[in-house]
Amino acid sequence: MTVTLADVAARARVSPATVSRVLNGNYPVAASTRERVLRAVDELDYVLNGPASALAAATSDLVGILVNDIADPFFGIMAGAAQSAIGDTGTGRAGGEKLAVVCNTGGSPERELTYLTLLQRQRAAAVVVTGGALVDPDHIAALTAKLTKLGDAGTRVVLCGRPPMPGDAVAATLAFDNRGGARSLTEHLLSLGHRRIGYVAGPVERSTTRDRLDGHRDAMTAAGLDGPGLDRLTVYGRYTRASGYDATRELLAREPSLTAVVAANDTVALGACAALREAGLRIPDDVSVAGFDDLPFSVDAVPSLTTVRLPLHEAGVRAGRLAMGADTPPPGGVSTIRGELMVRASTAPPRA
Amino acid sequence: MTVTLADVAARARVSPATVSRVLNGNYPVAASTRERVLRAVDELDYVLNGPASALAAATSDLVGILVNDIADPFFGIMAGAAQSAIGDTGTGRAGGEKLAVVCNTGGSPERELTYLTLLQRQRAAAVVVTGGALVDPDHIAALTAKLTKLGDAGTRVVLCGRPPMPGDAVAATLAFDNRGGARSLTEHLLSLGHRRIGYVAGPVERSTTRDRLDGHRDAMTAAGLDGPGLDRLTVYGRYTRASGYDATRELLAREPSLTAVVAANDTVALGACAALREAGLRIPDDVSVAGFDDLPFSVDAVPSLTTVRLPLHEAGVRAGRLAMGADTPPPGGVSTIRGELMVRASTAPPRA
DNA sequence: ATCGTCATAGCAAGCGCTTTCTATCGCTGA
DNA sequence: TCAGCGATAGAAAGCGCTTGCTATGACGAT
Repeated sequence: MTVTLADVAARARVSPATVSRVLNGNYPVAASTRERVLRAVDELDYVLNGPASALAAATSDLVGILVNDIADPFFGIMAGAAQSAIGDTGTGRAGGEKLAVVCNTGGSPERELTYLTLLQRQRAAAVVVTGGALVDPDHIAALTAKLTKLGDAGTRVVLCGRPPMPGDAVAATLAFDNRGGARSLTEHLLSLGHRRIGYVAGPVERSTTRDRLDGHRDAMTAAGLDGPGLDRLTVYGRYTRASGYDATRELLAREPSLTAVVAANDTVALGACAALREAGLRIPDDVSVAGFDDLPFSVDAVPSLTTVRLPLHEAGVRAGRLAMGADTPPPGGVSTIRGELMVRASTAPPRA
Repeated sequence: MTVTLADVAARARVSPATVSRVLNGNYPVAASTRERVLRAVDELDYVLNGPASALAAATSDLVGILVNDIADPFFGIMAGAAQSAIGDTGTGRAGGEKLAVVCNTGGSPERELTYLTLLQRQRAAAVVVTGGALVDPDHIAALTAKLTKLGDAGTRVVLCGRPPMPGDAVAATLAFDNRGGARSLTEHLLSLGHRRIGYVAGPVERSTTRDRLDGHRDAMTAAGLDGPGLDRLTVYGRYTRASGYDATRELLAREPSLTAVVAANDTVALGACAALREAGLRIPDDVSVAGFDDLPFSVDAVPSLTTVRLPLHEAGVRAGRLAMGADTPPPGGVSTIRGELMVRASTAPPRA
């Protein structure tokens, strides 16, 4: 049999109510009593029954963090940062800790909704949703409805690295300026003199893909390079190395004379590098390559990757603090986080 | 106000008990009644109160997965695999889903214990613990005690990628054969003709570090290369790229004529490559480099990394199924998973 | 016709905790 | 001296769900 509050109370010769109050520290308890109770807790090795507590108090200490792919450092870094921010915010008092957990949706909209329901079921204290949103209106509607319900039930909802949602269900949104970052990246390439620039995009249905591609096209258009050629030099894929490899081969087939490849993210860029190298092209001498995100491995790539640095760690921490209610939401509820262009060795002027 | 079981019961004109039974599907209910109930659930958009359910049933649908570092693909891959294995095992029936969540300990023993307590508090159905164990006997004792308590409380405990623990608290253990893998890696280098082999180890206090180092030394000793030189060519660090970089510089300073570097894992190997390259040494022409784990990026490194492939995904899936009770534990409760030597471009015979 | 049996459904007692309201005690101020 | 008050502690009523036990019919068997 497990130890209950009542057991502790009996041993400390106080009422269960008093034990509860000592544990929660939200009611005056005489120092001597408190000590007696804490000793009993210790001696009996008592562990609070979370479900019972959550039921009675109508709140829980669970905080969910939703990510698309836990094996991808992009999400891992944000989730880890958020999780430690949430842990650190704990008061240190016994029972004050939150259980920050990350849930892996695998990029599936259904699983996203399922996890949200599961968290709703647990009456989670807060939910941090990361990952590029889907463009699909149905899913947006379903997600909005779900988040609204969560919000109504008292769960604090924070969006991190994802565009704002319609309605006011969400406590705060931390959005990345994907479009702006992509634009400056392509501008960098243009300023080096590149004109035939291939673009390896992510999955069509994700807002991140669209935003980054839009930024790229903004720059191209501004340089007078719009037109049908733009579509021909864009290949969609997934956010994986393999996809980057395949797409780059396709790009090469379509336009053997391209001088630069912009990838949807760093992982994809790695695949692009592999494909180019395999085709006998040197980077950056023959073809320049650029990524996005500035994941840890990018600086170690050979050659080191030119990319746009997204402050993933900082964003995660902010999201975590927002979820805890430790920070006040930005005005308007939305904060746009800019990326920083990191010019490294994978980009250079095209060959004369 | 949120919708309760009673509300659903009222709308379906049945008793709360019947609604509960329909939802849990563990008691005969007439088809017509069931349908009426399900319709009411749908119409009212009812979501089960998890804590209440867990309290009454004395079980919860939470499954925790502990990892050292969520931003490290090594753990991300295992955790993701375990999580989806757990999700897929769900019956599909409403209410049958488990909430598989991953908790990031950051490698801290205290946080490990804290998370375990938090999960114990939630009366988690199962816990999967990954990550190299600490060598520290105190921590082992504390951890064993905690896991025993969890096991006693009905939580299924599974160890994944970590050595077995004393006692029988643990339902199943999936251990990696780090020692054997490391031995074959070093044997590979020896067979190429290398004799002055540097070793960049992980943190001293981790069993993984020790096991891999032991394997390396097994091979060295077998080749008659033991002795004090072995210590001089070993540098401890952390499992990070930066640590690999620093350690390799140190190694180079100690022994400029070394012909090969074995790293504690792939990430460290990347740092080692950077340091070697910076020192003007070419890989593998001047110095060979080898890693461990075979993380996804290793095949893309330039040159592609010779390493020992650990079936992280498979291990995660097995751990997840074991945690769900979907698989029977291996005989003796312990299964040792071998690594596979992947010989790639970063190793070659030393220069004559 | 009578009774056991099977299939369903309801009753009601908790599960272990939180929290409101009430009780007690030792003081202070008139 | 005594009402009044602040500081503590306890009693008890749930929180929303599960489940053992009981109740009710409908049937087939005797």
